[in-house]
Amino acid sequence: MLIGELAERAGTSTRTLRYYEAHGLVRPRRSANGYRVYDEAELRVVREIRALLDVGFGLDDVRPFVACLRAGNASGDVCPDSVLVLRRKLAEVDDYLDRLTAVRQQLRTQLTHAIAHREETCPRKRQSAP
Amino acid sequence: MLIGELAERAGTSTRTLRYYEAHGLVRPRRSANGYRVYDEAELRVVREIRALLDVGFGLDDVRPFVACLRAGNASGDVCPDSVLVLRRKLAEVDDYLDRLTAVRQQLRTQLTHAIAHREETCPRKRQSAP
DNA sequence: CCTTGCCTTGACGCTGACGACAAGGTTTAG
DNA sequence: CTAAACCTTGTCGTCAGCGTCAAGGCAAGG
Repeated sequence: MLIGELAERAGTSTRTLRYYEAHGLVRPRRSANGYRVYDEAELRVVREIRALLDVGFGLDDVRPFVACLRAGNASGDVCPDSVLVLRRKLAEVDDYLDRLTAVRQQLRTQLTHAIAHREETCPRKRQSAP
Repeated sequence: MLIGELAERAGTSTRTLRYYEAHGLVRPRRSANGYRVYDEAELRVVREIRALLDVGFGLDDVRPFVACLRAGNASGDVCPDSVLVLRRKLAEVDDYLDRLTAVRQQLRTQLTHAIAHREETCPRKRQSAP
């Protein structure tokens, strides 16, 4: 399988696959003419990467999952390193949820205040800006 | 008040103030020697900007609040344009909260699964990477 | 005069995950 | 012979909000 086919099957771009390779996440063989050649297993790897990135992981966070898959496991999350990352990410998400919730509360308060003390003086729309 | 003093009083840097000015958020006068001169009101403006950025607003979102303050209002959020932004931001935050909550749920599920099917095969630590 | 400490503009760096080109090699089909 | 459709490496651009020099002007004190 060449890079174009893998890209299409994984629902991504060739640029992306080369980027992953540059960061050590994917390791294709090379054919005689220098083309990248991937085997079927890489498709699952790339899909794992994409799924994790979509969830908000960084490339570094993804590495243990790829290694786990490549070690022959059915899914990438059953290895100790992956579990560590999962725990850490869960904690990060929890933190972020807390902060976002606080922000939401502040926004609601501010909205209430703003509507109560509505428009004392209003700025006029400017027509152009140099 | 010169830029250094304002920066210190607002708890930020001169670079930041020049950046805000470049984006039309702050408008100092100039003294004879070309130095930026700010009056007391700008301190409140800068603090408003900082507060909103901290909450996750972008510079563009902040503009209406600055205009509102500059129009003579006690707080920057009482003008119609500010209220529009507040509503939009609140909606954005709600959206984000939903997605983050979904992600959190997925992480928990994945963790549970991972711990159940623990370590069938484990990748060995690599010692170096070229 | 010289140093210190302000100030000025200008321009590059950073983070992350790529998109978008450029300039060229390879293979296949017509 | 040539066009089409792959592939290669390399480099710059993107978004945001600044940090961090660089090179120099201005004001005041010893």
